[in-house]
Amino acid sequence: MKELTTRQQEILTFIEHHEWRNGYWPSIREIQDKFGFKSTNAVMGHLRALEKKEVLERIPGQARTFRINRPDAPEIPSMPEDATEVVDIPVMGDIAAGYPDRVEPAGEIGRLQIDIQNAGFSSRRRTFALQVRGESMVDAEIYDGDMVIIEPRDAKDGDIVAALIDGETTLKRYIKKAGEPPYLKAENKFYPELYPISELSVQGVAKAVVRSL
Amino acid sequence: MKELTTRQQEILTFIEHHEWRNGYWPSIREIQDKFGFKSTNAVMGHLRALEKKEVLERIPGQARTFRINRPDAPEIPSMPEDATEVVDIPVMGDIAAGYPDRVEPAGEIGRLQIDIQNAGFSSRRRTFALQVRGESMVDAEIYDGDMVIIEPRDAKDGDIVAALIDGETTLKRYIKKAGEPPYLKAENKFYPELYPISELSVQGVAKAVVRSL
DNA sequence: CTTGACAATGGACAATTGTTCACCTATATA
DNA sequence: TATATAGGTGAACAATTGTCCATTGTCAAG
Repeated sequence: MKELTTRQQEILTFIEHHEWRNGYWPSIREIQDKFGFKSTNAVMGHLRALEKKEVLERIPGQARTFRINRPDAPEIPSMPEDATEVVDIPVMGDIAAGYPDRVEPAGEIGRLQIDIQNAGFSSRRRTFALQVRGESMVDAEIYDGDMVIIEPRDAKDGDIVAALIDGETTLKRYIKKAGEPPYLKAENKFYPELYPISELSVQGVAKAVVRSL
Repeated sequence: MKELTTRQQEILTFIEHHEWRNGYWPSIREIQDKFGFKSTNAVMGHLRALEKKEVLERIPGQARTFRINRPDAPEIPSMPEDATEVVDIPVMGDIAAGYPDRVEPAGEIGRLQIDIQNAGFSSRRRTFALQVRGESMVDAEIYDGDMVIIEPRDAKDGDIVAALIDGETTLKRYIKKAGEPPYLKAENKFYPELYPISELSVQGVAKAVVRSL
């Protein structure tokens, strides 16, 4: 998608914020006033540009009817005070050694907020999300690009875990049979990799998957 | 608060749901059309009553500017200028026939809150989640029990949509080739079902999948 | 130098949309 | 019986609002 110009971004932001604050969309003349334009057509030009770039939709001829489209993702959000039931978790592209005792902000590529009850999380304290790379878990229906919610705790046999292998965090199935040492297994029948592990390398257990379509 | 009459409740419900699924408020004449009134004044009377009972507010003279007061409903957290936009969306177990004209609160089985930017949603209010039943979308990596985030809007070729088939909401792939009527397709090679559709039966487009592990 | 984008002015016009007045029919209530 | 409230028709009017025309200027790319 094409980039927005500064002015176009300003207009778009105002429209969004106006709707947020007031509960309804602005009229063309309200936008005009906000920016001090002396003609409504200044606004029209920007709206046409925004429509052409497909970040915005309108119903021709109808008042205050906008629709905003943004697949892009800027800015790291902060948690609203009153959102009690919501987990606010960092999304890690990779988790460096030392986590969870020491968070590496460099690994954080975004934040994700999900309701605890519906996702079945027990604790919100050190939960984080991990963006999946590769196809090692496709047989568990987890695909490249998915975000996996991880809860740091001991793994049981059969859990999907985030584990540190060669300094990189990967997603694997944790297998622990009675009387045997535990190991990790990739869930992809074409690459049936097995990894021996030390307990310490397991970062946590996967609790949920989130995928944008 | 005074009780609403049946008619007033119907009007209020329509206004709310029009906004919810379209993203903007209805005009007086759109309300008139929906109820088959032969005069806009019929609507005006109801609006005055609703304003007097303080369930509704309007900006005099301005088009499509409503504000609805619902002490019972979960309030949308008011957003300071730079705060995060968290989506608060109903999770529907099923969306009964007749939706969106008539919401079935019974269909709501929970609520889900996800940060807009990280999930790529465009508008918070109209969005809802749908719990998947069955295996009709397994080839699109969507499985029984998953929650799918739906955004009501027109579908493009290739979109995964929530559609009304035989009074039940199902998830299907929307196919629309130039010069041909659109149809729906189940994404399961073992059940390659095809469905003809009317535009009206498409509830919205799937934007994300959330799965608890 | 020309071309195309972006940004904006100024004015006019037409469609959408809210508002109001007069009037009608019920139904319940004091 | 009066009288208020809810619900509605019909038509006209006015304000809001979207749209379009012609024009100006800047700036970067070809």
